[in-house]
Amino acid sequence: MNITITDIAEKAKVSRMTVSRVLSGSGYVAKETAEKINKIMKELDYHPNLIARSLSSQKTKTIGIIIPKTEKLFFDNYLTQVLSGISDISQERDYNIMLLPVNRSGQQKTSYLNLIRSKLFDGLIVLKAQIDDPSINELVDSGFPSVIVNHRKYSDKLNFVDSENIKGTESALEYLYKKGHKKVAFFAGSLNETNAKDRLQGYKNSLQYNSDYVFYGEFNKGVAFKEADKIIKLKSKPTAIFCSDDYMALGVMDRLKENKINIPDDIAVMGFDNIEIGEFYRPALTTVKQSMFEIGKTSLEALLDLINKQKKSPIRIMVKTQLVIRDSA
Amino acid sequence: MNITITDIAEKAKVSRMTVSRVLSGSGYVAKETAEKINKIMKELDYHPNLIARSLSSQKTKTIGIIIPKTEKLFFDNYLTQVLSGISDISQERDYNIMLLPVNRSGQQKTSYLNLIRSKLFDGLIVLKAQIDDPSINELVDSGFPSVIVNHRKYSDKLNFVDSENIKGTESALEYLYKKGHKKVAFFAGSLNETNAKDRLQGYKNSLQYNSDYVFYGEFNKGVAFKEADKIIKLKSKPTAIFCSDDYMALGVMDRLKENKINIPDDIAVMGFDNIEIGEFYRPALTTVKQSMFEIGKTSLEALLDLINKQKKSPIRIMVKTQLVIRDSA
DNA sequence: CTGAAAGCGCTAACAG
DNA sequence: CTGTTAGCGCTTTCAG
Repeated sequence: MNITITDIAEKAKVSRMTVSRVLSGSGYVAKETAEKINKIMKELDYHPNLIARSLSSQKTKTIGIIIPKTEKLFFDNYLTQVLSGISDISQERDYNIMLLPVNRSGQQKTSYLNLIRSKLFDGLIVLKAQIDDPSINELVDSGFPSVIVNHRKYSDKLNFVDSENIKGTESALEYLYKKGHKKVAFFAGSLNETNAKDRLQGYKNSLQYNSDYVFYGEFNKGVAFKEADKIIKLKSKPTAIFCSDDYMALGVMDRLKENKINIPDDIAVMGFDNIEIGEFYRPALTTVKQSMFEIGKTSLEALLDLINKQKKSPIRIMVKTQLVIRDSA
Repeated sequence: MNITITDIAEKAKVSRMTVSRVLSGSGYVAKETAEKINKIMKELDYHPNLIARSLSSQKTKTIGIIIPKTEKLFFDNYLTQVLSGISDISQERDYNIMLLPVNRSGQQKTSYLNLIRSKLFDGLIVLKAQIDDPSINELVDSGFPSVIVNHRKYSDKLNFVDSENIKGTESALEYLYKKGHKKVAFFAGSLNETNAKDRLQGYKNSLQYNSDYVFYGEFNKGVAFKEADKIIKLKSKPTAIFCSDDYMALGVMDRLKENKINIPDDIAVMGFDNIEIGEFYRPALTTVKQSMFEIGKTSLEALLDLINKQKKSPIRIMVKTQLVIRDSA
């Protein structure tokens, strides 16, 4: 059998409550008693049963991270960086994190209520949320502590951390403009995410905006690779292509290279995100950096503030972006 | 208040036990009763409290993954790939995973006993374990279900999944030999990991083995970058450098390039692992691929077999490696 | 096929 | 400063 608080209490000839108090470090315990109890705990090599503690205290010190269910989860550099930030703070603040891959495709209503009711988590962070996902409203309405990452929506209680996608995109197009690119095609990402929409908005705000030059894709290299043809085959070719994320830019560049189109001389290419391989790809990718690592940190910090009632909903944080100029544009 | 099993039982006019039975799907329940209960659960939007369940059943359906505590956790492509494999299987088999960054440096004895006793996990997987880490013996002796990844040790009960590091390295050196490289420097990784030792053994087994050509580093790009000088400044220069992992190879190549040394013509460079950016780096990295994704999958599968008593300790699995020839050698 | 009793190990709230 | 009482929500075991 495992050693429990009762064993310690018996051996120390005190009540279990007293043991519990030294465990939590709160409440008054005589110094001598505490020392005796601590000694016995060490002797018996006691370690508390956290499940029991959670059941009783209604706190688990663990945060659930909701992510889309995909194979090869960690091959996504965006996720990976946000998670690194989250993990840094969780270590610092002594929380555990649990990844929760959730199937958001099929039309089976996903609901986060089961996660909330499971009592496994003190709070939830949602990554890669989709616009108008009803389960998000449900989550927000439940009042359960939660933060939505890279998702911008000004509802009453929704807490979010997002990048300045509009401004970031605008600055990219301005940069291209100054470089002499007046005809810039815009390759949109998955428009069921607010950041894809915002980036498109950034393009619409730019001097180069031309509705004929808007193409629709997904945040996905393979899809971009295929769809790139539509841009390449344009009669009036653009001199630059702005891609809504770096993976798309990579796909587009692969396709351009296959077609012996020189980057950036024939067509310049820009991305958004600043994923790791952008630096190593040839030509090295010019892009708009969003600090995914910072976003991860910020989102968990905000969530913990919420949980510990140091702040109230709605928390709304916008994180700056930054131009990273390399060789592709 | 939250809806509990008691609410359901009352409304259905049965005992809580009957509700519990339909919840678990085991034991006999009359079809009608079950239907009634199911209906009421839906009506009330009932979701079980998993903490309570775990306390009672002594099972949590979650696996702890022990990893070294570092900043920017997920920037390590090796970890990332192994974790992807683990996560794939966890989704398939309906288990949760929890990452447990553990500080293994300082001389404070780390112990996994607290993790075991916390009752939070049904099993543990250890990544990046160190040779002769006493806490590993403790873990193994405890009899708690566990699997150690990329760690080869034939003790009575230790379960491991490892790559064929010796053979892999041998084949790399054989390849270099055939390419005409008779003078090959070997750059060793962190020798407190069994796989670093094994790779060194592979070099020792090779035709090119020369103790003057062995250099010691860590599995770390920055360290390799600095240490590379020692190799570069050698009077009798090698024609190739075998690095014990890809990050080291990247560091070495950066340094060589700084010194205007042509890769592979002046000095060829090989790595081990096949991390993602190796393909995009210029010159593209020639390396020994270990299937980290597969290793992740295999290790969780083995652990679940252990937990569900489908297999017994010791489980010992060696995974094949494969030469990936690109441009750097 | 269903129920009663007991308990998993801990903490909150109150009393002293 | 310490103890008592009660209970978190579920499952196991045994009985019927």
